[in-house]
Amino acid sequence: MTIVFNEREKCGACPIRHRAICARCDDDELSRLENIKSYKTFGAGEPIIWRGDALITFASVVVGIASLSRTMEDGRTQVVGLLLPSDFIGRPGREYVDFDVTAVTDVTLCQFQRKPFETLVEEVPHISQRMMEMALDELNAAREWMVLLGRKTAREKIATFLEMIVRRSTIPSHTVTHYTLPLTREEIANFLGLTLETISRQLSAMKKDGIVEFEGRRNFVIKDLAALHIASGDDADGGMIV
Amino acid sequence: MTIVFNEREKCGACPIRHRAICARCDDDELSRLENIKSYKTFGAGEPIIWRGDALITFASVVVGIASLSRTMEDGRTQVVGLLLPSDFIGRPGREYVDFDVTAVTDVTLCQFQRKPFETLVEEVPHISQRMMEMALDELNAAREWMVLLGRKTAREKIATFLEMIVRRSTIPSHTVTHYTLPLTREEIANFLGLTLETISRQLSAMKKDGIVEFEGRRNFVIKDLAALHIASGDDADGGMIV
DNA sequence: TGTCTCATTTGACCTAGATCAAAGAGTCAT
DNA sequence: ATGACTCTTTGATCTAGGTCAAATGAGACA
Repeated sequence: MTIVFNEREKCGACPIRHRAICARCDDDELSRLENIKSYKTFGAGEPIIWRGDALITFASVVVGIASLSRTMEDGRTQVVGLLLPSDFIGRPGREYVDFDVTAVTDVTLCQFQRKPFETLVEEVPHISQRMMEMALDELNAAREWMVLLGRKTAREKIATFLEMIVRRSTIPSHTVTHYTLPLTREEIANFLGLTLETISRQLSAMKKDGIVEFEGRRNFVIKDLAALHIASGDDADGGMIV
Repeated sequence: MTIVFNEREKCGACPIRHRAICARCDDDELSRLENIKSYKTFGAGEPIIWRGDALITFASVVVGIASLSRTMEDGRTQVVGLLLPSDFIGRPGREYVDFDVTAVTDVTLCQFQRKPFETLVEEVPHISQRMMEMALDELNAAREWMVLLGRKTAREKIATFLEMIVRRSTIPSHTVTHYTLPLTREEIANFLGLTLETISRQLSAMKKDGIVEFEGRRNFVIKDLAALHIASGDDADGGMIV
C-alpha cells in the first residue's frame, strides 16, 4: 500500500490540501502558493535540516514521516515530535533552525523560499489563521508529551505511544487491527525519554500480559485495547466532563 | 517593587501593549479589542480555570504569574508551562479547556468573551499573525522543555531552571544580581519532573559548590554564572554556528 | 540458500532519584 | 513576642530504569 504522489498535479489535487497551512485558502490564494512551491524528497534516514542552519526554506510534509529532535553535546538525544503529512517545518521570523529534522521514512516536502513565503503570511490572513491553529494544536500535543516525559512510568509511556499509533492510523468507518511501528526501538526510546533496552523489556512484558502481539519487528496487533488504554495512565474520558 | 496597574487606563497605556496578542494592532484594531475586554483578578493560589471546563473566555496575563498544569488521577502532577505577562490563555476553535490554570502570584487577566474574540481573529489579520508567532515561540519553549524532562539529570534540570529565572528577570542595560524564585520547592519539582526533596538536595549541593547563595527561602544570588551555565547541560552558544 | 549485519532481546548488576520519616526554619495571626 | 502553621532541609533506605555485556533473530543481498 504505497502512497502515490504525483508532483505534476496542481495543489487542488494535493493529499494534504485540506489539512496543511493552505487548508483555509481559496483558489486565488492557492495559486499564489502554487507559484512559490517546489517539491523535494529525502530518503529514509537522511537529515533534512540541522539545528543551527540558516533558516532559508519552510516546508510542509506531503508524504512520509520526519522526526524533530535535539541532541546534547554528549550524545543524549530527545525526539520532540514526529512530523506527519500536513505538518509544517520552520518558524517564520526566525533566523536559525533550532531542532534537527530527519526523514524517518522516505519523505516528500512541499517547500517555500523564506522571503516570498513570509510575504504571503503577511498578505494572506487565511495562512496565518491556519498556522495559528496548527501551532496551537501542536503546542497542546507537546504539553501532553511533557506530562508523559515528566511523570509517566516506562510502561505508561510505551502504552501511550502504542495508543497514539493506533489512534493515528485509524481511518473512520474502517476497522484496522494490524499496525506498524514507524520507529526503531532506539528511536522510540529517544521519543519517550528511555533506553532501547527498557523499550524492549516493556514490550516483551506487554506481550506476556496479552496486550499486544508482534509479527516481525515492526508489525503488531492489539489484543486488548481496553488494557492498553488503562496501561497508558490517561483517564477514561480524556478529561471531558461527562 | 510592586507593579502598579490601573484598569481604567486605555489599551495604549497597557504594560503588555507591545508583546501580547495585540502587539501588531493599530489604533483602530486596538479599539475593537478595547470594546470587548474586561479585567479580572485572582489571588495567589487560586484556580483560574480547570481542565474540562467549557472554554467560554480567552485571556492575556497582564500582571503576575500563572501555571499551566495537568494532574493525573493518582495525583502526579506536571506543570507544562508558566504564563507570564503577555502570555495568552485558551485556544480559539476548541470546546473545552485542556490544562489547569492556577494563579501562582496575584494575577490580573485581560479577558475576552469567546464569540466576539473569535470573530476578531477572523477579521483582524494582525491578531492571528501575532498569535501564530506567539504560539510558535511557545511551541519552541515547550520542545526545549521536553529535552529537559526526557534527558537531563536532576542537577541539569535545576540549573536550567535557575538560568531561566535569571534570563527572564534581566532587564537590558541593567545588571541585576538578586533574584526571586516564583515557585515553592514542590511547584519547582512539578515543573521539572522531580520530587521536592530532590530539588532541595540539589539546591543545597549547588550552594555548597558556590554557584548560588540563598537569602531566605526564595531569594537568591548567582555567585558563578558560568558554572551555572555549564551545569545546565546546554551548549555554550545555544546552537548557533559561530 | 547461505551468510552477514544490524536490530533486538535477555541477563546481571548498579545508580540516580524516589520514598518514607523526622527535624528545622520562615511567616503569619494573635 | 508566642504559638501554629506550612515550607524546607536532611537522613536512611528502596527501586525503576539505566548500564554493560552477551546471545538471538530478522532481513538484505549475493
